[in-house]
Amino acid sequence: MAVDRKTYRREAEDKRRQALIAATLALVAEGGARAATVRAIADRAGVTAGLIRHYFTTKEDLVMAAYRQLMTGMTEDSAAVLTYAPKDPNARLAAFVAASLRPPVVDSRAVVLWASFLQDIRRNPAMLAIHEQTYLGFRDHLQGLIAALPSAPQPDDLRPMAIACNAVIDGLWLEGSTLPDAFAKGELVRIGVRSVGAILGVDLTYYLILSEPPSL
Amino acid sequence: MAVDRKTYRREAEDKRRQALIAATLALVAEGGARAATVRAIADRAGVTAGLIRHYFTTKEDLVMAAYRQLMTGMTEDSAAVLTYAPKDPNARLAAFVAASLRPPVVDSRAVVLWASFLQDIRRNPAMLAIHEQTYLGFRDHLQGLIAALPSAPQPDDLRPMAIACNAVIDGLWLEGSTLPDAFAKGELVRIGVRSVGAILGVDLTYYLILSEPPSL
DNA sequence: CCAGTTATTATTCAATTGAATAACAAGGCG
DNA sequence: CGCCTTGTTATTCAATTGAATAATAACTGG
Repeated sequence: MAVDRKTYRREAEDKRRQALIAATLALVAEGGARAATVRAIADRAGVTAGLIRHYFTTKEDLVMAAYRQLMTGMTEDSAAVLTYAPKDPNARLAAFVAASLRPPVVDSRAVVLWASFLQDIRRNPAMLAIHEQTYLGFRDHLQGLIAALPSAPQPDDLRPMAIACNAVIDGLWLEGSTLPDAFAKGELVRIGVRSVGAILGVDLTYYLILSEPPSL
Repeated sequence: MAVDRKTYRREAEDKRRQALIAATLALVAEGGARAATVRAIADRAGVTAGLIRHYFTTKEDLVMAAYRQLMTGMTEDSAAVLTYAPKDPNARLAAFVAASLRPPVVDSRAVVLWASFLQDIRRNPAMLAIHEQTYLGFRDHLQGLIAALPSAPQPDDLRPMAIACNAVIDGLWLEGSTLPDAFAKGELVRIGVRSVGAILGVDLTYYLILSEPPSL
């Protein structure tokens, strides 16, 4: 007996992988890791569960691919602002800090995703490597901006100061994302820029205004 | 046919609840949220699965109790140092910051626990309340220490500065816990105390030495 | 020391999960 | 147009999960 089968289209490999990854991220963001079952992912991606195994040898593979995409995307969002940022190193640093403390980087969705994957970091060396690489990449980026300042710190102080500035950004990102209603609009950005400036011994608040996108 | 039944002891309610909570935390810390199944929890606690339902109406209840205990425990660990801290407000603040950036507060186990529960915060209003209460409690504590400084900031600056100092601590806590090998011993404490001092316009590094426990 | 309460165990259930396999059809190539 | 590869669906499987119920033994109070 011929069962009527769902009609379908054969899609390009990239498109299907991307759809499955996007579905995984969406589900994890909405309902935590346990919401991302193979069936739910397939459903969200508009395919059937069996197809996942065709593109990823195991579900863990899919989850790792999703994690990698999430993290690289977040660091790119922060760095993107530098493309149109002014030449002045102070303004560039202020713009970078501000961009890291605004949507889409600050986002309750992103923090849940990040936290969900964090559990796997300790068990899965490949995911730990992604985590380490992303964190150090962001920090090195920040350190580069700091080193370019006219009032750059002593070489010995460069690393600890980059760590400290990174920590302020991370902490504010965390708190703004988990408690969206606890902070006024723009408050995180103001606090972040001011604190980074205080740590580095530069007043960056003036440059913040310069670096604001014109739409605001 | 009489099956031989496991011999057991009737324990006090507090003891059993505590054992179940401890087992839950241990399992989540080791293997993430998915490792904490009712059977695994019961096994770790030395009882059978059915008993969980006798003490907690549902598994979610047990998880919430575990979360509450974890969070209150962590804030207490940070605050405990103040009991024996000197009278000098500068030294007290330095001691508090330092204690928050050392074991047992900085601990890869704790951060995984925290991240695991974070997923439930958005779905479960009761857990969001616990989260909010714990965060604001810690921050208020910090704000009190800042307000007591001889060089206390203007009243209008108190809140943003407490938020900033809290963010530094959180960020360093996060990075130290997720990447234990990325920082030298004592590095996090030094950076944290120095940065908090920079944000507040006080040099706290001198007081750090004063506040160190004598065993170091 | 006996009877009643209840803490605890043992068993069962329906639902869900990740994975494997088998069947099929869409599209490329001749 | 017709074959053949393989992307895709459909079905099945064994394992696990949270929860419910029934059975039993450990204490308690008289």
